[in-house]
Amino acid sequence: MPLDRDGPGALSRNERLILSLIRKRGPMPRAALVQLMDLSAQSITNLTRKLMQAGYLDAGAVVRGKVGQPSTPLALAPDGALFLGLKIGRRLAELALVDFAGRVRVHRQEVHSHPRPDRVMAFARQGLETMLATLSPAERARITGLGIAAPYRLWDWGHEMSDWLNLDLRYELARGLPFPVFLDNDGTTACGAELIFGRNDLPRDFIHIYIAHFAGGGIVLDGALRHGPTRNAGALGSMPIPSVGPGGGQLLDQASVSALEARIGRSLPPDDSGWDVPPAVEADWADQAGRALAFAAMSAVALVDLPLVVIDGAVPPATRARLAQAMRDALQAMPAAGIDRPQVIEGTLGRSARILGAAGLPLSHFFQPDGALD
Amino acid sequence: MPLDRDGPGALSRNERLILSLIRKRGPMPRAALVQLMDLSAQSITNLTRKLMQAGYLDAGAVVRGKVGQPSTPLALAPDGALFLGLKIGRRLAELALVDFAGRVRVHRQEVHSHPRPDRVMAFARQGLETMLATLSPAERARITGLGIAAPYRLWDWGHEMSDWLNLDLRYELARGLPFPVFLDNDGTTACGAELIFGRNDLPRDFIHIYIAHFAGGGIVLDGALRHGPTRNAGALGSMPIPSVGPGGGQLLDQASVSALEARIGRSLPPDDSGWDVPPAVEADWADQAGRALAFAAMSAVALVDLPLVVIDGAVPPATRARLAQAMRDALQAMPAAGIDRPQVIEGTLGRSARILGAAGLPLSHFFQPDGALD
DNA sequence: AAATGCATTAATCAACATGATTGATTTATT
DNA sequence: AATAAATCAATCATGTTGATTAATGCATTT
Repeated sequence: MPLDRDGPGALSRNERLILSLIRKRGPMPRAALVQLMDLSAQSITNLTRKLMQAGYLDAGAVVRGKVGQPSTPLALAPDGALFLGLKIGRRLAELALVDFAGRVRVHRQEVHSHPRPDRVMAFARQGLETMLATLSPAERARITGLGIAAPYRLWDWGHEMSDWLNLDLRYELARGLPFPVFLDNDGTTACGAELIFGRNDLPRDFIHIYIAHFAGGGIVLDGALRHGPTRNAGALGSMPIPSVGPGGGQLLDQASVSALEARIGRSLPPDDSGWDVPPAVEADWADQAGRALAFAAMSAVALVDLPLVVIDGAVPPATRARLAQAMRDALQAMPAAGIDRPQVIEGTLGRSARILGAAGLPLSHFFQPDGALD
Repeated sequence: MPLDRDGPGALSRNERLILSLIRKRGPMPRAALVQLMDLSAQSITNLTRKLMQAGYLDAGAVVRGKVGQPSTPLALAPDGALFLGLKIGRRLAELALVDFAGRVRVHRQEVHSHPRPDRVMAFARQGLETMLATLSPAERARITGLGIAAPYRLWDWGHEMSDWLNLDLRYELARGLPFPVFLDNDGTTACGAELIFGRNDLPRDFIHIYIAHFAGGGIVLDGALRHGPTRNAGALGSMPIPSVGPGGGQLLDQASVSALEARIGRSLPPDDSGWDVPPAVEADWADQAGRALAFAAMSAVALVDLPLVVIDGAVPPATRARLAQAMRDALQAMPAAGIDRPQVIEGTLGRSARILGAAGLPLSHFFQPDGALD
């Protein structure tokens, strides 16, 4: 198993590209890979042989019925690698074990009024211990890393979060763990999850907006998730917005669940079941949020030229649909001289996007091609 | 000479990287290249030998005086390749021949009240013919391409520009020319010029704002100039801006020479000599423009995470400095929760940025590494 | 209806090309 | 003698090409 992207056992760029193509488009025969990648059939033979021997690919049943030699589709081996994800949210801490095919094998969570370092660390440590104990030694050896999804600067949320300031979360959790630990903004992980596990018809360039307690996002350029020099790319919540009506001058003041909670005067539960917002209030909020989101989206289009906005969030599907529609309506009112208005679609992962994306961090590090031509 | 980036005679990625490093940081010995690139000394020996034989590099005088074997710095061979640039502006058409070291060998220009296809085409064709006639056959063979810098959708400027709608500028000029022709937004070429020929201390990520009759820009991410799927990245002039005071809701309505001309009620000449704007008017304009630019810059920082804004334009240096300072002041007033305010510096190329960038298009295509690790 | 030939497609074998590597060696200097 | 620059010789990694094998559907012949 790969210990570093360079070390022994590490996969080459083209090997990672093969895996990502099969992950995105499903099982396919070697001949399809020859078409999609710019490689000879011989190279595909060599690369897939190595990937099968390493346990990352399985040969499926041969497909007959067409002219020519029957083809043998290659699929991801679900046990090829295992990934751990930890998500720290405003109300919920989550821990998950995800397999190579993207399925969640184990999931546990804990509700809190607000996240505290000692409680979250204890939840993570105990959860990890329990999960690892249920795995066979062979499975444990297949774990390639732990990814953490957390908002930037937790200590900026308020004085009750100040304990986070002096905690190096990544370092503390990495101590004693036999695999690497990754940390990223939760909005960026949600975007990465859509890129790795989500719908397979996404273009090479898009922004992903994630509406949770706060508003975050991610951006994909030339097929690759952008992190930026300070790993703060996709900080859509911090985008400046003309402030009309209640709320301040940044996106998260207008387009977030916390803005909605401010309108109804109480907090909403961390799942869809207790989402009881008066329709009129939700509609007003969606209108305001949609205008703010449309403004941010047009800025993004002008700046980096992209055709699509994906919107998702920790909200019920109906609310997400309402936000998307409000955004489409608001886009029509935006000035667009010199640029094209983007298409708006909904994400597919909803509340699971961030935890899936957390587990996707080690996956991405070891198994995704960087600047993808897919 | 390379006819295509793949064809015979084309340079490999590492060969292009060597040339770009020497272009950016000046002549250096092979040992310095070993340090900067992630290659062995042997590989550098092989690659530089090939580049010297191909006429792209010259060995300088050996440097003695230090411990160890003296080093021989390698410099760009000025005659290694020649590039043509054509810039079409609101008041000025320009044509230039630029050598491999970035020096302008020949330059000619023509003023017009507004650009007309037949006049510009005639200027370009006659100019090219004259220039080519003065070159020796060996020099002509070294021309690798023609780059055109023009605003997007010229026909959107007004009804007198409608003739441009049905003209495929690139195709028309390419007919009969024995080298490829490239076309890009003039704001993007100005950014590319700064990247290729400009100051050598630029970071891997920045936006470049270019204030001319209209406002344009370019964006560099991970060391590479971004074009985007519709080649419209860096369309900063189209960014939405909260409209305060006179002007509309996009950046170019507030931060452009045309906005300044609207204030003084007449048009300004295409050179610094006749720039006679009343100081109070210019200060007001710079304040408004600075606020609009600061807004756009903070959007960019939140979206893609970058530390620097370069501002340049077809304006006198003093005016450019005033704009930069107005922008710095306005940035302090922007909300910045969750992100860092970018640094603002002035560009180095001024009015020559766009024509240099035009000639830089073929240079970039054949001689720059794509996703640069520099 | 069964047998045959053949185009078609998938996949591999064997030899080779390219671009890099490593370890030993040469050169010129303080 | 130590140091730094540069090269030589052998080798490795990754991909290529051209020939070859394999398994099938389809059209034609028997």
